[in-house]
Amino acid sequence: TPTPTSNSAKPKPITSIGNRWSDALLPYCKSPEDHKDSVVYYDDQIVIIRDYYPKAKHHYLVMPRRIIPSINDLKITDIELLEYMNEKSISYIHQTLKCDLSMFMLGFHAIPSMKQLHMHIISKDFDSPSLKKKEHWVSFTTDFFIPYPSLYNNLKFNQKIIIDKEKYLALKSDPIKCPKCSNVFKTLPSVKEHYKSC
DNA sequence: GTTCTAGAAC
DNA sequence: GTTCTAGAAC
Repeated sequence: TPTPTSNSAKPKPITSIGNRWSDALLPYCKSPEDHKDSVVYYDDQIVIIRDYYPKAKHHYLVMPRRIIPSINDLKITDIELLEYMNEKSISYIHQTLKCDLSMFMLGFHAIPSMKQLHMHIISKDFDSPSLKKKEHWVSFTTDFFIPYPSLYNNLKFNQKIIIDKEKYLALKSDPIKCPKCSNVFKTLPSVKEHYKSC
């Protein structure tokens, strides 16, 4: 049996503290001018980018320029920033996309994966090859998706965001449902195909 | 967040 | 045999 040689070592793993993938949105906020391929709008307060793995035909992320790690870090003093994010999103849909607001959802994931507060602007077709896991479906078609007005009212009423994490985690083990007719499906491809004509 | 892939489900 | 899901990734 040949003995291992010095060049048989495995590739060096990523060992830095924290998960670098979860920081991937930060550069867009820090220097939007350097990412004009993804950035579709920016000003002093916010950035709007195309989602790199769109879960529908139209999918954008709206983020503050200032670092706010997640919805759980929102303060009551951020209420005007939220209003601004909503206003600019609606303007983008109307003026740039020239689409009807009713074909979109604006909102936040109850338990986001990526750092930096981001509001989704997503069309309701959910027709995209990047939507490939049950978790994706759940995150946009159930209460896991918190519409802008709900998050706004949560912050305004409670002076901070209050999230029942257990409730949202439990959604992942519910059966796959069509959000229009509530019929249950066994697989993700089957519900996606059904949804197109429901 | 995604990729990869083993093995379950069909 | 092929489709599909779900968990590890150091």
